[in-house]
Amino acid sequence: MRLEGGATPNALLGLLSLGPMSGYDIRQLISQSIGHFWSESYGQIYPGLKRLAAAGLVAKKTERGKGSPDRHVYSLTAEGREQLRRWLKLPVAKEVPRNELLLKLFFGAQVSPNVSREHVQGYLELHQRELKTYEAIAKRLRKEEADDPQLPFWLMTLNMGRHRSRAMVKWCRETLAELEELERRKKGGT
Amino acid sequence: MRLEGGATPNALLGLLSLGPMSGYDIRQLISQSIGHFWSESYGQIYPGLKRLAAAGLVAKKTERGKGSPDRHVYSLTAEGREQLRRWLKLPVAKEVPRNELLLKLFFGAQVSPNVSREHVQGYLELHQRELKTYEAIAKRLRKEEADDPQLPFWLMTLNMGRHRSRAMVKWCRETLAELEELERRKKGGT
DNA sequence: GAGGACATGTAATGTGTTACATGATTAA
DNA sequence: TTAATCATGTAACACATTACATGTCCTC
Repeated sequence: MRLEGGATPNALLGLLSLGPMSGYDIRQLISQSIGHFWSESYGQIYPGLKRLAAAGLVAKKTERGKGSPDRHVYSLTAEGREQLRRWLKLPVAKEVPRNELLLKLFFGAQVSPNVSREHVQGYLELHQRELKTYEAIAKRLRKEEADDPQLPFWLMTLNMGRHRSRAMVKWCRETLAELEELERRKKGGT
Repeated sequence: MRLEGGATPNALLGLLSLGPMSGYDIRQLISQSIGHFWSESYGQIYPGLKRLAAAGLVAKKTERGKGSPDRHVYSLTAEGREQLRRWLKLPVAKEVPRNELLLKLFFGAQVSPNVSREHVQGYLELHQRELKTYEAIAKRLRKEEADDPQLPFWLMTLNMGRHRSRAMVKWCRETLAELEELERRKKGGT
């Protein structure tokens, strides 16, 4: 794991910049914050924190639990915050495109059009659900985190999700219509 | 490499369904066809073809080159085509969200707003370029592949790119305006 | 007493890129 | 003669998920 340039360790530093946390906390927080555009598994989080601690970028404190297992709480050190800032300034790495729906759709002529139709239908429903989630999160954030100077940035990321999902819903509807037309032509023979 | 469910080997089968090809050809073809939503490196392609051949899903034929190295041309077998169809019918695997731009933007309060501004500006230009590429490809396809029964599916994938990039351009412009406003407030002190 | 949340972590496995090695041909 | 394109392939490494192991507390 490259500590300087890799997104994963720096994502951990970023989350710890919001406050001290355990590996378990981080996993929970991800699903409530950056979950719609980023994810990490325990297999990345626990060894990642260990390495960050060894490099002096985070500090570890053990809270003895009575009965329940010990909590290992990590917090950002000054060097850790510096490293996070350095990484934030680096150009964004270009993303490797990987969209399995489009891959299947591209080869859609190999199977019945209603196979593709079902895939697109599933994608439509996914993005309709996401739109609702975004609205709910935005509403909650504007109430509960109204004073946080980070709020504008959080809303920007949500706003991208909204734009993207709206576009996807529109595309799905267009594409469903086209697929139904293809099906009709195939059956009708016209 | 799971041959049945993995997207990578099935992407290879899909490309070979367009006609017999070598590993090198596949790499070239990807950049001209599914490149905007899928990619494979040689390190995946060559060993992948080997495994598909061992499983009887593709057939290998060696063309002796005079001077230049031998070409290993692979073609889809009947079982290969069957496997491809089976995979196409399987539900689309949910994608792991990973957007480094949003990750950096989420933690944007840690650095000057113009750091985020530059990232978003780069993203804007990227999608503007992609929009032009999509238009060019769509135009070419409608001319050169007018008779191909696969054309409607190819245009659908391009159309998604168009919808997505248009949405991204719109979001980038909104976000740039907000970031400039944040910068002004910071400097002006209001 | 069954199941879920809390809590940490490792090992096995899967997935993917990059750098390297080789060497001929062709165009600037 | 320098670089690019054609062409194949491997090895090393980087990155990531999943299943497993462990054990308590609390609720139904």
